[in-house]
Amino acid sequence: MKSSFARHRVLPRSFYKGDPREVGPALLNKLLVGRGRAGRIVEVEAYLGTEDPASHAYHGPTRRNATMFGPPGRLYVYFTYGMHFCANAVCGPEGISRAVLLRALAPVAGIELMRVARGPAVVDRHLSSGPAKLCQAFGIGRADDGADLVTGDKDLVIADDGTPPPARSAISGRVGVASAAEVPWRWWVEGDLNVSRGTSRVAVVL
DNA sequence: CTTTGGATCGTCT
DNA sequence: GACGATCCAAAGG
Repeated sequence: MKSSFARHRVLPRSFYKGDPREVGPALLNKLLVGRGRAGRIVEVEAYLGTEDPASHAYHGPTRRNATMFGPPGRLYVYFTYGMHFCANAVCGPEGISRAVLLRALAPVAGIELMRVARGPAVVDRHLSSGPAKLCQAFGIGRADDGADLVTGDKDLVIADDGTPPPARSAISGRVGVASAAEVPWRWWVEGDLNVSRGTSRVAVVL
């Protein structure tokens, strides 16, 4: 297991320092690796913190969103709808609370572990085809808020295996947000079967 | 203190 | 396509 990821390069902190509208699409086709599992990032959304009505950080720092105001390259994990966790890669600069929501992964390794975490009735293409599903598949929860994706202190990193982002990413408005839903800050790998709902509608292709 | 509604998912129709 | 589950952070009084 470990040897098969030997040539993977963990993304450096500098990767996360920019605007999430650039970091987000750049994360497509990168790998979330850890806990004996790996998944290719195939869908993301950008959130612009205090400047974004749809962001949890829009009204300023709170206990819940504190991680987003911290340094880039960490994982902001939040609890929602009474039962789900979702995970974001925090972007820079520090204090502006910008982040990229990880919305879907294509399972690459550790699929048996994901099946155990997600349940026996779940087909492979839905093991991590949503922001809460991928957290469940990786066992990501409350304790992982603030995990460092560069040092891997919680056994979670994002790595590059040499696969570039798609030349043509599909784009749409963000899913499930009540405000600023029209801004086109959602990107996914066109045609990937693990992408979450809503790919048939909007979808501009660059 | 109380109220409100959520960056979702699975099930049912 | 619609809806219920189920908790809690944040806003308002």
